Amino acid sequence: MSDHPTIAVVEDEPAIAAAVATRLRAEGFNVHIAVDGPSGVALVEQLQPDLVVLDLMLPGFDGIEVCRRIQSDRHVPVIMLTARGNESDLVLGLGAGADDYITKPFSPRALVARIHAVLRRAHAAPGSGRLRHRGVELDTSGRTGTHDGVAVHLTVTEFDLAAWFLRHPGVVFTREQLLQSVWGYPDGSGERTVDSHIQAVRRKLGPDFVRTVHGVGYGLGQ
Amino acid sequence: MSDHPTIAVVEDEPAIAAAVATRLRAEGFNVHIAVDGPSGVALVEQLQPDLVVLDLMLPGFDGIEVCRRIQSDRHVPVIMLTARGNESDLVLGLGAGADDYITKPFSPRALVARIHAVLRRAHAAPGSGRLRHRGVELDTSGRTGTHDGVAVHLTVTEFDLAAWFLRHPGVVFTREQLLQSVWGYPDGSGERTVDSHIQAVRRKLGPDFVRTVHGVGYGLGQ
DNA sequence: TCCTTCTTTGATCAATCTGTGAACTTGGTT
DNA sequence: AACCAAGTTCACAGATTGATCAAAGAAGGA
Repeated sequence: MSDHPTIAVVEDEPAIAAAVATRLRAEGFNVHIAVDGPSGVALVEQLQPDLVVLDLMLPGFDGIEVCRRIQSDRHVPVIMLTARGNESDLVLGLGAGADDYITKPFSPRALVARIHAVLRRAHAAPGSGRLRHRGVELDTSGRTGTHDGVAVHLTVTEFDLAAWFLRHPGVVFTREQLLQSVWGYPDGSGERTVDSHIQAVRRKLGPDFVRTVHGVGYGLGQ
Repeated sequence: MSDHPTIAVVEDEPAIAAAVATRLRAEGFNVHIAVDGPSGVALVEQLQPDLVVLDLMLPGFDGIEVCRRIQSDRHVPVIMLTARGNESDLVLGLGAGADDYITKPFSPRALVARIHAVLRRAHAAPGSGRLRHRGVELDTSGRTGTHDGVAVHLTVTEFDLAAWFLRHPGVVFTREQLLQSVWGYPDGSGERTVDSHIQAVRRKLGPDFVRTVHGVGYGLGQ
């Protein structure tokens, strides 16, 4: 992974989903897709993306419901896709916590523009650039880190891995989940890879920064 | 979650399924139906409903099997429909992970009451990942536990066992049922295994956390 | 292209957990 | 009270899982 923001697309029409995904990937975003409400919620909860692109009309339950569930714990920027310029849909969508909307049919270009706008706004928000925990501090805009006040050099993977833990305190992830969410790998990749980078992170940020849960995986140290 | 919970009904008799669905829809639930075991599992996986109403006798494979598969990844509240007031059916159903049961013939009114009761219970800790009972608290996302405020280390098996009891308060399970539901073993494994882990759990979470029912098995302490 | 740095992977060793039997204790019954 | 069945405790061998390391492979810059 990288500084490329992660985006979850929740859209039941495969053609639109694929088109959007392709375009966004070309823009350098990290894109994941869900095709209905429930799996959308699950995806967002698991992935913790930087932004969600959400169809208003979905099987399972609709986009507004998804939006509400997503926002329950903490704010994730949401852009709604609405079929028509229906004002009431729109108000509902924004009321549910969407940050912006775009009406179908839309040009990919327009969507990308909105995404950048929303991300810029979200990033301007306070606390976006710094992650702290114990003696560790990461600056996500500069991708630098310090341990007990001492600057440490972190490689891209190490930084993303550490940042992932800092963004999900208290949660334990399996190696496979980490490979999917931090690396973006489909699955089946070598699990030793995770171990190696955990080792590197521990060496640089302190042995207790990451906690091992035997038989399960890793989580942020308590 | 919306004020309209989604319910999956798995029932092979069309008359019963229709009657139940009608009544539940009248109550404002969002109802989906499957008519046999395999499609029931598929429905639940796809729909991720708030609750499942499950017939014990089904074509394909029976309700217990469905229940087990459903619960494999995460807990979904289940209410079992049993044809007769057969005690062994009942225990088995609860052993497989059902939250409540109701014997046919039942009044729609009774079913609705149970559904509300189960949903209330389930919502007490809505996905927050926290299970509480007396001085014990488990965090299912971090797989950590505390006893009277003191953090305790639980191994994977111990944690799963304790969590199982917390998710099924008031229900007593035989050792074999525990081996099947917590361990996932087919059957016939050593019953001392359960005892050993019960012992470990008691040592860590207090001797009264698990209650022994002589000649039957174990349940959450009252 | 070559060189440097980072990532991935397999092998090996160490730590931890699990399952099991035997001895011992408790509870229920006659 | 004596007896039998059931539950508890304990220790340890075997199995799993994690840590560490070295080296090959990939990516990127000079």
